[in-house]
Amino acid sequence: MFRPIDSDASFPSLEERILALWEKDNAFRESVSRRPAEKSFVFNDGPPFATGLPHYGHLLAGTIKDIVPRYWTMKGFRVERRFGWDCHGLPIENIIQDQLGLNTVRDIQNHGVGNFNEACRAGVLKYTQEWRRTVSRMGRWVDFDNEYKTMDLSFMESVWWVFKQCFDKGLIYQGYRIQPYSPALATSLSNFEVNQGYRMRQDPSITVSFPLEGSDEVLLVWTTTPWTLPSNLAIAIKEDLEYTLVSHQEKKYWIAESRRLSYFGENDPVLDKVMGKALLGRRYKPLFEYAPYMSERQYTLLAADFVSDSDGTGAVHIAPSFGEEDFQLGMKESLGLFDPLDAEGKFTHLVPEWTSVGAKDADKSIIHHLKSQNRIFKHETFEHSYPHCWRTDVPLLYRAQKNWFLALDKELTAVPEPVEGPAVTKTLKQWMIDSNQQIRWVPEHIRDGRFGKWLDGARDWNLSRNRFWGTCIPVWIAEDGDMICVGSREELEALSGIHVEDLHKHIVDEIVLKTSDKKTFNAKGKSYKRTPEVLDCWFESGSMPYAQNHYPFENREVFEASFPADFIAEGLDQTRGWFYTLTVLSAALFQKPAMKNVIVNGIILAEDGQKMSKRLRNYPDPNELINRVGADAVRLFMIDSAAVKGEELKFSEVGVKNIVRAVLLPLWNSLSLFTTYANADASKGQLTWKPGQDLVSQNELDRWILSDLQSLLSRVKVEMEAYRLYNVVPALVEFVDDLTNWYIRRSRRRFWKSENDQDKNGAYATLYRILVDFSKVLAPFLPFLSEEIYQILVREPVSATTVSVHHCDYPVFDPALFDETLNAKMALARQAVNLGRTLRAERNIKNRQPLKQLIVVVRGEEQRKWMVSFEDLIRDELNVKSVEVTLDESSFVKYKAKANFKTLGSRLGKNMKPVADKIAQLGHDDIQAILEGRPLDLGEVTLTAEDLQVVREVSPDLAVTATPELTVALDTVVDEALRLEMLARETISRIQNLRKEAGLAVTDTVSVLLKGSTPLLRQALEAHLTYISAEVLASSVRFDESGEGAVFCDMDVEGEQARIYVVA
RNA sequence: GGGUCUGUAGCUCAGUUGGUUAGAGCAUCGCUCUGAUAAGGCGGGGGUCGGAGGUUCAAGUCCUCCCAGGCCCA
Repeated sequence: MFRPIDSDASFPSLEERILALWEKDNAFRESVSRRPAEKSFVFNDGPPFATGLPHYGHLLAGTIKDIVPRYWTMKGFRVERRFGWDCHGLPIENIIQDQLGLNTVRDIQNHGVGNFNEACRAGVLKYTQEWRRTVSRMGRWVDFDNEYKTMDLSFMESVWWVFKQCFDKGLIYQGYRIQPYSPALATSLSNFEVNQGYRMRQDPSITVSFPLEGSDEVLLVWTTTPWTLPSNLAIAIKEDLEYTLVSHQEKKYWIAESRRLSYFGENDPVLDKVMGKALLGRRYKPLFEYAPYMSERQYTLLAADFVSDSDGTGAVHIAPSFGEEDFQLGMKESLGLFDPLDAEGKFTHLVPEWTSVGAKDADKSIIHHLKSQNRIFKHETFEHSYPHCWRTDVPLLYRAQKNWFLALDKELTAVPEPVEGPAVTKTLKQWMIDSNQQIRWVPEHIRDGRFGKWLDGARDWNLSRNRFWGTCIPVWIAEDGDMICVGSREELEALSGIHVEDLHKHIVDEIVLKTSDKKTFNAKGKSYKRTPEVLDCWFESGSMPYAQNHYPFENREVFEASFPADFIAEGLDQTRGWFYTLTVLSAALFQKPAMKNVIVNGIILAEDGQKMSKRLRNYPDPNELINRVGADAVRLFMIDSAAVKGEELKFSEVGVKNIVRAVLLPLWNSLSLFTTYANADASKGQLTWKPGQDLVSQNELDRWILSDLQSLLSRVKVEMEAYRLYNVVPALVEFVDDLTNWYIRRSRRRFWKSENDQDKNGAYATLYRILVDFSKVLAPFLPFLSEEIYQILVREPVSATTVSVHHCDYPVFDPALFDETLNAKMALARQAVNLGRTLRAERNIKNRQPLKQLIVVVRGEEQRKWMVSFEDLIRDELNVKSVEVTLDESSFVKYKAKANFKTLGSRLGKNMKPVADKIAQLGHDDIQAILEGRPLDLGEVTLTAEDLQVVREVSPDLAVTATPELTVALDTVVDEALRLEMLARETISRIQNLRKEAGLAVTDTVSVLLKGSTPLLRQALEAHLTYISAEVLASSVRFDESGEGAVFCDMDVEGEQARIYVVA
């Protein structure tokens, strides 16, 4: 009837089988297409770089990206899942540069940009097959065949459209920003590259004197970059810092007072002291005269807050082209820029003395020159950490570079969502901030914390990269600076007459636009050449919602119905990455958020709390681990952790194995129990119930487990709809525990009993239903094991038309099966059993020793009825002859009381403490009186029952224990009849062990021989012979001093001995 | 340096609007049970709740400062 289960489960090989089955059934595609197209749940997948192999971080995000879509699919939604690849940018360019031995930008140009780009195109998808294998092996259902790539023509064309939208709204401008620049590579570097290159180096530290005009005074200025001095345009001082005029060797020097003694002696006379404010605006004599005259304020003293007196002189040399603070001040004061360096960081003819000398290389010679002019006051060397080019090891320059920016302070007008209303005008940044408020973040604090704060402080986005392999900035510029932004291939063709099938740099840079009228595209006017930069590849991933659909060139309805997305999930590091760029672009284009729900996962650390490191080998290889313990276990381990709410996870293989032990094995064994007994009973014709047949059992255990399942269903629904995955797994684990350690354990005999009765059918029907429904609940989390259960229980025996558990509807809460009272009853019964076990353990009375009586004291009439209905269960579970349920506990406990601070605290205030002490002193009778409804006046307050927390004190002489809900007393006297029964049970246990040892099946019949029994043991066995025979399936139990059997053991229980043989 | 998150048992983590024995799982030790289970049950040991102040009748929980770690940004 059911496929026999191998109880030695190998989950990895089971998973491989399921993968093949899914492949054969085309199960993933089916799961999508069988749901209605008009009822969609939109998931957007962030594109990874395929330049490396997937690691645990990807597996975690991938699991989240699988569970949520699977859940909503089972809830009846169509959830398309397209994989995507990030193809452009530095990661692949660097790899190709290494492969081709190209160090510098010039090398690449000499090699040919076309050749270089084609090499990138050919190499970027190198690891996609490995990705596909690992992602699929993890059980993730995602569409690889229909994947999007950021280098696709359609994708790139949509990116152009996005850019042009921004351009037309006036968001795009060209401007300068200080960037780290590698003179050897002739390019600016990303932060990531800069961070790789910090090393200690020695630099000059010089103090230069600047004579102030109209006086015989000089100002001392400290700098560590002499090469920037030819570009000096101003000097910054601090308004509220005190400056001192010192006389030294017949000259007068201005210096910050707090720095005076670092430069001058105590005895050098102080001539004057003023606040910086008094010096502002004074002109000084420049060191060099290379810079053109650009501003009134050139070569004057300016105020700046960034000036500090922690080192130097309290006066800072300003070269706006060569430093972030210099640049900011230069902008504010309109100083202009003066950059006399060429692309390779060498001085141009603008600085004749050092033309063709590299900037840093010129330091020495510049110092020498200044010394000869008598302008160096002090010359030292100092050592500091400084960024170097990660490829060439040359020190980097901080240098103003012309870039393309997206302005965040530009105003946009739109009708805000979600409320309908009049159009409003806000800056782009404000639209971003407001749309962030509409996003549900998990964990919640990201919204106003990390992400919200980042938005508040966001600066204009630098969109351009002076690189090669990327989407080109689609702006063509004429000689006179006039610009044309091109938003499609069609436009490009109209403007140039050239039709292209590729939008990469080496193609479109060849295209020159000629027109005098941008509207008519009259080809007789100026000629426009494309600006050379490519786009930041984050612009492309941020354009993904539009570009994956080739919007607006195709799929207009598809896009409009699927924006904003319902759900995305990525790691915490994407706050500044994808989350941000999605938000910027959707606010720029549509003044909306790009997504409604986001799960942010934390980073995964190795078990030792350190970063996972290939070098340290402090973590197991993902593929190897999956093949050893299975993907289901790895998935559940990761989801059952704070990593699904942005916190870090220490990955431990022990943790994964715990999941196997706590969830997978018990579940598998439940299945095994069910199929084994169902098959056995079916073949004996003792089972009238058939799989698929609905049968409502009136048995209380059955009704309880079904009701318990309903609780689980409502709990899972609440958590899944709030995207709190981390709360789901604990609920699942609890249910597994309820199912295996209570329902099945308590129901065991019902399957085992050989009579064919209604109750047995009810038990099978119930367990079947539980296993089938629970497998559906588990399906998003454990896609493999749940599928196997479904195949065995439903598809194979019932030949269901629904071939996969993942095609089923997710089980919904059924109020008809939910019985809150029953759940409370069962909880109370379990508590009584637990207390009974505690008493046995305390008194060291083993469970096989039957006892006479258990007294259960409950706190109310309703509870008494509940408990009475469970008398049989408790008797059996605790091995007692009778259970008495009563409301009177006076003979077992004495009352003590503690104050209920919750009710008394607000009433009493400062009197709380003394009253609490008085309450602790109350005697048994007082408390009983209050409990019986007679309030006690303490003076400060009148106590009623609700003001007390009753504590039950138990005499150590009695086998009694108590909780607020129950008091339980155990009669521990063992008389001879009880002792005989214990011996019988001990014997049964020995025989069962021998059966196992002999490798017998549960249904095999045996005969039992006993040799050398002591008289009491013999008496015990004879008294309970029928019972023993039934328990161990013995056709005969004989006392035979001569016989022998295949397996035997010697038994000795408290001096009662025998040798037991079991014969098959 | 700034922002943010985290800090509770040996380990991994819960801990409601502040309310009085601070919990669970794992690990460990002892006992126990077992014909579905590689398991299960009961108990013991193990805590300056990162530290210091403050608010309050009452703080793991609220406030301030500090310390340590992670991430992001400088």
